[in-house]
Amino acid sequence: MRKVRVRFAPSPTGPLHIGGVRTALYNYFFAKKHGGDMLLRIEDTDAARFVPGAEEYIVESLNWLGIKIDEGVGAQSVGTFAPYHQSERKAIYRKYIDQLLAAGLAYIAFDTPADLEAKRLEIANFQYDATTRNLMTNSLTLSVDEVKTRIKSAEQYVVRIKIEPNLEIKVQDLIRGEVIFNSSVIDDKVLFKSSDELPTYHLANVVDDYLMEISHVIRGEEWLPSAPLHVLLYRYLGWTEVMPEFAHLPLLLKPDGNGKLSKRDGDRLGFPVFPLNWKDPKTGETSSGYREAGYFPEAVVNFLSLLGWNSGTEQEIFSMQELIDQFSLDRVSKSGAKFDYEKGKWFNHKYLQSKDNKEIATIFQCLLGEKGIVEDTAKVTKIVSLVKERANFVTELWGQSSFFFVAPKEYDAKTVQKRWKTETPAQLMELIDVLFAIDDFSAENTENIVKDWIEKKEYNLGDVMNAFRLSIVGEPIGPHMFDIIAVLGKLETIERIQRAVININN
RNA sequence: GGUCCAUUCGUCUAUCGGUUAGGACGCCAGGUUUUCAUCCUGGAAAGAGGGGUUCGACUCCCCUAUGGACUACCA
Repeated sequence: MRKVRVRFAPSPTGPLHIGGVRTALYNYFFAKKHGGDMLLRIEDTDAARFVPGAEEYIVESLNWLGIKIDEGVGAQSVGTFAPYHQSERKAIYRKYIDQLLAAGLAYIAFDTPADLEAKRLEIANFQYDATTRNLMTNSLTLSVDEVKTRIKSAEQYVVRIKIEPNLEIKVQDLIRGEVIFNSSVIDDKVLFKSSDELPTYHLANVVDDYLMEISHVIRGEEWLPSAPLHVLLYRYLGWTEVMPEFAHLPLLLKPDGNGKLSKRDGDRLGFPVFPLNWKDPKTGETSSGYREAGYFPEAVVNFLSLLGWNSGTEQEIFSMQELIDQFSLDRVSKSGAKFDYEKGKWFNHKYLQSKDNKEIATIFQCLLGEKGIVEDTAKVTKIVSLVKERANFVTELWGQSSFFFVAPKEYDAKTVQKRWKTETPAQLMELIDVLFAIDDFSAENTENIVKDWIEKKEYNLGDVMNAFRLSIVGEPIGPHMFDIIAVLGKLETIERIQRAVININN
């Protein structure tokens, strides 16, 4: 088997879509599993759709996710097949266009967009192919001299592939098996346009994959219909022997209804469809990303990996290395996968629980800083350890722990009604005395003493504790009470109880 | 319209001719608990339809239906 070399070849037309992320991931797993290379090539053959910043966004996204590029754009060392931007490879493509032209496997066409539009109106289901090309304005219908003069007078033209009709073209797909197409259904695709001296995707990707010695083309299912064209191109160029193997991945579908997951679905349903936040430089429109939404890259990687692939075991949580070790194209499913955001949250929850408290505390400190709260790492770490199990995201930690940092300003009305009884103030005043007398304010010690007191006085445990919680937290939420007051300290605890007794009237 | 791809619980999926069709998310119930969560236990929940092939089909074949992708001088 030849050296595995795969490429991720996005177009810099905007932020990297989450479906693209999964494609990149599968390419990466496959490459690393087989000790191969992962290349990043930028397919910028359409200047009109170029969006500034998109390329940087793509590189940063892959970086964030932990996908390491071995070669090409964003790689440590550039690589031997540079350049990796298609816009910088004009001369290379021109050479192969000329080869195709000389061999009579492609031809020059002068039809303007308006001409084509007219033809489509004139002929139902018009397709530029063997049955119609002799009706058009091209080097097959014009004399050699006429073609020459037109080119000389700077008339715009395109080069089209001359598809031989009625051939059976077999595409071997690693996921779907053999897929057979009849060449007659393929149109004479534009390979090159004189207007910008650039090829279109079809020619460029074949030429580059060949020159860059790509062994496997792993891409989305939307490319399956054009795969026979690519196979034909390899044949026309004489590269059949080294043609890469193909694998067409199932699509990522929208959670409700059907169809490809799109940017709009994210906006509509309230979840990100991009790895990172993005602001469109032209429209100023912003899109949210997983990173900023509080996701760990490992969780996103894990979640996405299982949308269309499974290990065959009942394992759900996978590290990047496990994914690489266990990945196999023949365990990729054939049908599209609906995007289940709820499960995505669960993955993040799992990763949050398994993370080191101190590491989470560091991230949480940044969020606290934005609120003007500065606390030392040890204390924040302790708080994180107490509340993280009830959160899916670091960003949810504040909602679970704000009372550690800020005393309650008001008390949840429903809880007051339910838990604040006539005897409560007196009991809490007693509690203050009990707590005041304690020197060792550790959770274990305060719990023993307070519970002994409740028992001795024959108070109702629930009554006292719930009122206690209301005084300290202001709401019926939070971890073990004695853990909370151990963090708050004696003084703050007593002050909060006093304040509650003064302020709560029921 | 044409071509191609697909079709197991609501969702992601296991099953590669013989299983009580398994797991996970979500949902529901119960338990733990001073609250809310977490957690634990349990539950409901699936082979699109019709023909074949076979002793036996979720699994193989065909048809139908449904869904999707593609059908640009975009990728």
